[in-house]
Amino acid sequence: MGEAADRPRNLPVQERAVLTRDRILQAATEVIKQEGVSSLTLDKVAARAGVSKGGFLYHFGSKDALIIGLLNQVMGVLDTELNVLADGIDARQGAFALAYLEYVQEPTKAVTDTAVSILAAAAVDDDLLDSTRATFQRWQDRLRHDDGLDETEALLARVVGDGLWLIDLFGLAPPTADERRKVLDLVSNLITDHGAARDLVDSAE
Amino acid sequence: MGEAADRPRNLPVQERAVLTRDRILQAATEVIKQEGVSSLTLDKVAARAGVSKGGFLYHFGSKDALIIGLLNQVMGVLDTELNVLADGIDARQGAFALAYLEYVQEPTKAVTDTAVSILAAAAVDDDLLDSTRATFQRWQDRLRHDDGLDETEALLARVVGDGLWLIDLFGLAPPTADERRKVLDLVSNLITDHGAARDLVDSAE
DNA sequence: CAGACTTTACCGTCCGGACAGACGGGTACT
DNA sequence: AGTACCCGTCTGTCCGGACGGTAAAGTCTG
Repeated sequence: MGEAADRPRNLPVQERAVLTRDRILQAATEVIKQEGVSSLTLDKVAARAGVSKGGFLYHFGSKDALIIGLLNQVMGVLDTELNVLADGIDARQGAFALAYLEYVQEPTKAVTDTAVSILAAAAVDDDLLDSTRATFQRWQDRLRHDDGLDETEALLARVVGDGLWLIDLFGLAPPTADERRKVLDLVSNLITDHGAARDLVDSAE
Repeated sequence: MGEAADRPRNLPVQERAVLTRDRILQAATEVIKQEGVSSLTLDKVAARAGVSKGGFLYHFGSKDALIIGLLNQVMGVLDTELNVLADGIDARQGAFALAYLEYVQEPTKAVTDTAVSILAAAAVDDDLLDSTRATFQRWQDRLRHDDGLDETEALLARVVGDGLWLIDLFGLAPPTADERRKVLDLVSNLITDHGAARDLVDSAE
């Protein structure tokens, strides 16, 4: 249901509306961060956003719509940050892969905090992750085809990046900053120094 | 609440009890697998396990206790399978790391399916992941200290393994079997061929 | 009988969503 | 200009029912 509740609305006239919508989004983020996903209720979010429950439901037709909105917001931020980073990297090849790795080194606070909402989404209903999956797919494609990298190397970068990110998210014995940096450097060098990776791969067959 | 509801109980006498407990665990697994985490309710699990709700609550004092039980079960299986694999690997060093990578290549169906319950746990309450975190910490320590590997290489193996695993869990644009094998081989070779990794690391400083 | 195990019956709460308007700026018509 | 009307936005209230958990009364076994 409610798949149309996402576009920024067609009205540049009234900007009250979009503001309220953002307030709700932020309120939801705060609730999740402070009280956990389990206490993410319509009432609580509405109250915190300074809006009535009805007002809330005007902007997000359902709780699922809210979660999708949350997810899209986070992924949007992540996507642009990644792109900015990639543009700033001066490399003939693998710029996006390097950006991926670099980002993981010090991810934006805002994103890592909010990203827990992914859990919420996944827990409620698997379908909610659809647009998130699409984003990852786009990254994956870009890494694989447009980054001038060997496919295996590209995938390695992604797996390492995602692995680190997800380990952090769940707090699954995350490595120290130093360890993390070393691993990231190792992979970066592997990617940059194309010959080394080739050798390794070749020696496998 | 209910933190004592986990130990296998002190009674080797009656085995009906432990059977029921296992039936409940399995019922819960099936419910999650078939209907998603959001419909994991006491009633449903109890019904499926062929037990009344009261009976259920005798074995698991609360829903949280059930989730923790689920988590412990999965992690237990995973832990032993990993150990078996590591024992079967003939390598002077890095046996556990290689086992880690090998396991990810073709994880046991039972585990990957059930492991989604991790999401449930995390979504409901962050604390429930505590024992899971402890397990990962043990693996991490073993990788770092007892596996005869360079620390960075060890961490790389873990990150890649976990990354792949978590990507699968969430279905975040998972790589094909072929791609996955290539990446895993790449990392395995990196670990086995100590010199190559060393060079890469050294060239970074 | 004792104690592990299981049932039946019940409760209070919480929560997502529906609904029936109110407010108020913009627009059209006179 | 003034009036009437529309519609986007938002309010407050209400409800149905699902859900987690309790309590007390059995039942079976040793």
